[in-house]
Amino acid sequence: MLDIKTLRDHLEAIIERLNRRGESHEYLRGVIDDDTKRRDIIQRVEKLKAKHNETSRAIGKLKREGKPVQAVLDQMEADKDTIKALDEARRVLDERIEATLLRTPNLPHKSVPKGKDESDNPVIKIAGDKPVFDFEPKSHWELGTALDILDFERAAKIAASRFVVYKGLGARLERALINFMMDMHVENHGYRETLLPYIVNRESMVASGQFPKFEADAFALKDDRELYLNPTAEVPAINMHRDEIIHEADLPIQYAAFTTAFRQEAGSAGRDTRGIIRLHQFNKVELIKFVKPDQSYPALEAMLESSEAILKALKLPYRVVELCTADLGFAMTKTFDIEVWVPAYNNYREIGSISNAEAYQARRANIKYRPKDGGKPTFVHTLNGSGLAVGRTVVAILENYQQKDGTIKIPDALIPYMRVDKIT
RNA sequence: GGAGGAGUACCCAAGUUUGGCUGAAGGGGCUCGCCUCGAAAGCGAGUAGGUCGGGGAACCGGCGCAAGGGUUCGAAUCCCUUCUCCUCCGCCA
Repeated sequence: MLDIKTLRDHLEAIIERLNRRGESHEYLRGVIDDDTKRRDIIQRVEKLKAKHNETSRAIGKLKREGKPVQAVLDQMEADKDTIKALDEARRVLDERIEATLLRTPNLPHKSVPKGKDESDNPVIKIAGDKPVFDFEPKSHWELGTALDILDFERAAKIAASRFVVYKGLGARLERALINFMMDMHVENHGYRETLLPYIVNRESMVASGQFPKFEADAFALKDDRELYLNPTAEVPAINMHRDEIIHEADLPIQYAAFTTAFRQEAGSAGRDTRGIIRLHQFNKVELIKFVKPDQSYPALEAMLESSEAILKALKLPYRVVELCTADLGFAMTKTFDIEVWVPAYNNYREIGSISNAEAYQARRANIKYRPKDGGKPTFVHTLNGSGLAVGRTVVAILENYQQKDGTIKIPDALIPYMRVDKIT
């Protein structure tokens, strides 16, 4: 959420910056109008309340002294109704302002390139060598089906389309990757291992920025507590510290979290219908940081390196792009996507996304830290990144490590976890 | 599922029986000093509190004691609803 005071003071600049995302944010002028009315009402009603409180205290005093109070009581009736009416008017304005701000995205960082769609995302790094095949490489769904490690038909029977059953060494590969990634981040990169609930409540979804705008993407449980399946570990992880004031000495807080993520993929009905690139359920190792504001950009760089380290260790070719203003996520100021080479697409595909939300989520979730020098509690900055999407890493391994005979070589770094060196 | 108990500021914890002078005692914490090679402990001094509105600031005021409603001139304290945690019983991976 944007800070209303900042919005008040820099309305034009903020609208201009938000408009780089490609949608109009002129409606924010209405928020400022409401805010002006709201503050006017606050001043009036608070004056009345102050008077009312003062009179009440006087009554207490009179009673203690044994003096009559009836005359004073009669005077107070009139103001009560005015106070009630003003409070109600304020409540309406508060709600309207909040509803609008909750649907307003984060301000892109100054450095984010302006663009019209994802084709404008600049490539900032290319790493690793693409495999050279002396045969026609197969897609991961062809390989996986032939090796009987991926089973789409049975998954559809059990659940629906866009699910998969992993079998045999395919299932083990998924599990090996989860362990490999978690170990790397916990042992080498200083993250604390967490295992989080896969079900989250509405407040959590609002705080991290999924709701109210993207409700259609979530799986809602049929339960009167308004619960949802976890769409990304970012949601439960950020909400670990909702409504908390953190000691400065405890920052930065860094969590690594493996979760299974569930998404409706509401806006992607016809895309990536084959294979395991886009499923309703997928596994992901996520990195989350809570940092002091002046640390968030260095922390973003470090997080990107931690994610890249996985691909480097697995010797998978990838590139890093920076998301332009049009492609930038709702809650984020700046995002790097890591894209892995996928031979079947003859292209790079997203395998991870590393973002800084600055104070946007912290403000929604009310997460602050208390500065050691005695300053006011201040919103932390939050970051989150994939480290990495596990299913898409399986795709990359199957396709990049495929052999002419249809078997899959296991990357050296993963052999201790797989305990075999190939999938046959 | 049944029966009890409890939620007070960054943390712990008084206050709830008897509604008012309670922004809410007291600790811890935090800051500084002494001590020490340095630290810890100990001792001494100091500090404040969350949030919103007004103000350049000092400061003034509103809200606020799990959340939401109610009674009252006045609620941490009385009433109602909800949530969470703890204990015991039952059931269960």
